Amino acid sequence: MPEAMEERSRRIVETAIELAEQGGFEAVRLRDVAAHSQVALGTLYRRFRSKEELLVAALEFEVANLEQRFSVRPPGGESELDRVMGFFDLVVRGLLRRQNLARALLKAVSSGDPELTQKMAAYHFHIERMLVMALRDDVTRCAQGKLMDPAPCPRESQIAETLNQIWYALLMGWAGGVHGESSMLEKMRSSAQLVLRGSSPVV
Amino acid sequence: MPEAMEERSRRIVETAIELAEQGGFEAVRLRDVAAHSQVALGTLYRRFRSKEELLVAALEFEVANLEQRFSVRPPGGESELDRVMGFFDLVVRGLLRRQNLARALLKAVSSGDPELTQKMAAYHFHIERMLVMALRDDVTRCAQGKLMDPAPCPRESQIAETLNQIWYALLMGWAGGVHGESSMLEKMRSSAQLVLRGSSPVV
DNA sequence: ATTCGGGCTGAAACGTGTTTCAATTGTGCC
DNA sequence: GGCACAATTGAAACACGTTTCAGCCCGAAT
Repeated sequence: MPEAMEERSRRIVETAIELAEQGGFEAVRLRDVAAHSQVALGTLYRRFRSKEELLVAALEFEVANLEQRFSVRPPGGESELDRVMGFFDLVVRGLLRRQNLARALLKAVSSGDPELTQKMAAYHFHIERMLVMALRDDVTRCAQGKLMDPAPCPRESQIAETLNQIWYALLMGWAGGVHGESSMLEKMRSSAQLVLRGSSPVV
Repeated sequence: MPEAMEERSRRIVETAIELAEQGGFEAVRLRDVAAHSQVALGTLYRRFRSKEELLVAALEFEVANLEQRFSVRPPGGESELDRVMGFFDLVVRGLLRRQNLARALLKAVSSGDPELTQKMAAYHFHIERMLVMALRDDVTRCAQGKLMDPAPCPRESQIAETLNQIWYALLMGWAGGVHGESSMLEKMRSSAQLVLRGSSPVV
């Protein structure tokens, strides 16, 4: 996260992202990261407790980017399903642009490290916030002003959480090569349809 | 899977399971596994290409166990939701008995190794098969005889796939300490409710 | 200006997954 | 028995995440 991040740490994270873009998770060799960032290995470890933590910091950076793009041009659409899928389309476009990076970040996320629990929770929170916004239509969005305070109702929370769970599983499948991006989006659409039909539709 | 597995490989997998039960993923040191199984390290690597592959073999073993328990006493219940949750209760009981092992296997699964794609697909297939069976009530089950050929209809497939996705994400959250087992089951119930309401209910 | 303390550096060392290889063993075939 | 061939062994080596540590630098307090 650039805003509150010290120069040295930012350089480290940026280097990690660079290397991950080029060669994925394994290409992020911490010796290389340190050398590229002009810091000693010990310094890197003073800031980031592990390779995973470093890459999760990179993930936070990228999620902030996504939120930026999302808020600038939120996906439109007639139905909840359309808008939600618009969001996932947006994400997938980002993934495809930098597949190596995406897979590297996913691998870091799924390391199961209990130290990263908080950051994972924060990540899910951000995704769910965007999903709640996608659920609401433009009218609602404007009615609440530019800076919309989500204050999601229980139904919105529940749906966003469920969609996020499904999305996470599909991402993992994609990262492991179980399915390609188009199949991933199709599956997401089917599941979202199911979930949205299960909620009392607003329309 | 014991049936078609050679003696030496079985010993290796069993040792891996033992060590994982005691100390989790990191405790499965391949040198130790080899020593305990009375084979050379090279032999272990001839049979299993990586630590992850070894642990995924262990997972197959455990899933076979689960399927056994499932088919002996399939979870009953009035509604689809009850039966599906009965299945997840069954799984969670198994997880809690051996948490270290469970987390180790989940970590192996989520390594994102493309070499393991097939085995992952097979794993999901098994879980979905059990979910389809849980969706059907006892009457349907008996009507089709003991050895029930799932031949799931599209609705069943879709629901099972979606539930499996949600379950997978929740498992990962549990493994990382995002939520405990009771909260995991609660979340699973809420999501399952949503999904099942979205499908044309049979009742 | 001196001292203190914390962070930084450079380099070495450790642990473990993974690879390699020459020597040995076992097994089916003549 | 003797041979060919593949699997196994034991041990060493490699790669990389992680730790450690002694010495250095620099800003703050005295």
